[in-house]
Amino acid sequence: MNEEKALRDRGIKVTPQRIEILSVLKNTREHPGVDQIYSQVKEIFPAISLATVYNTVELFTQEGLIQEIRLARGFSRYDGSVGSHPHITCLKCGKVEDIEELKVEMLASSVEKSTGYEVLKEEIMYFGYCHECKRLDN
Amino acid sequence: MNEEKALRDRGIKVTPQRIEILSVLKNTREHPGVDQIYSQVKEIFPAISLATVYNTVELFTQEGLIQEIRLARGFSRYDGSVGSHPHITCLKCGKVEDIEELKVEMLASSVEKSTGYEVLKEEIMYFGYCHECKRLDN
DNA sequence: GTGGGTGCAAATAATTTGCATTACT
DNA sequence: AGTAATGCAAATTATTTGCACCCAC
Repeated sequence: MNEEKALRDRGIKVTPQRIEILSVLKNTREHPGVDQIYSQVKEIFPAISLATVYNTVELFTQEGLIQEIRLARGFSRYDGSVGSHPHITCLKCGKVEDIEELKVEMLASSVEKSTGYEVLKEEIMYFGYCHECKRLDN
Repeated sequence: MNEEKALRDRGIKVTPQRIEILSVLKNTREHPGVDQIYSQVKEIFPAISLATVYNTVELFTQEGLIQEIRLARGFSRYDGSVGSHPHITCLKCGKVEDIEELKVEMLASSVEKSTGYEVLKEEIMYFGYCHECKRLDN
């Protein structure tokens, strides 16, 4: 869509690789990791390097274009939807899903009041077994 | 106190290193990382190795004796208080605190209902600036 | 034209693992 | 005695960085 505009609006230099990485993230609900982004972008830019993907998702995260979801130690995934919302991940199949239904807006201000912190960011993550994986026993 | 009993009750082999590591975690509110646990235990067992600390906190986490708090990529801290409760960390000084006041028990069951997952674990983490660090401008 | 981005390979850093030795039950 | 834990050092793995070349502005 307008990934190029999103970059230009923030004064980020526009490159085809960046447009493609942003596009991948904006057009999936899969919450891909760096490897998955890399594989997908590679189909269009076979020469792209993993380092570029790492650098780019880091830049986009700083700029608030995407958000990082930190799963188990040593593995992050990325979400093109940037509003703060909880996530849930299946401990068996590894899938990550958004939880739209859970309203948590009021929690942050309650936290500010009770802790005296200025709150900038929240991460609400649930871990369990998804419907599919529950069915297959365990 | 009764760290030895806590280990024995779970059928975990009791060693002085394990008692000491558990004791460190049960007697602080600092949410120390592996390095901090290592330094502190080293005062009593100068020969202890980092690997032992890593292995032990992993074991204790599995056994539910402590809980892991995953901060930025590549850094975990540990909490001797094992009930599920939110945490808040200061982006400037790195301190981690418990948020006792925030009641989140009802959220998990609401998540189970809306997602169809069987929820086993939750992580609720806030990031911001603590009272101290806010005062020093920036 | 110039500064910043990309691709490559080497470097980093937290964590883990293999193995010989030592300690718990 | 037998099994499992410890300490050490080497291995692992996600991520990062240095650098030469190329591209967007």
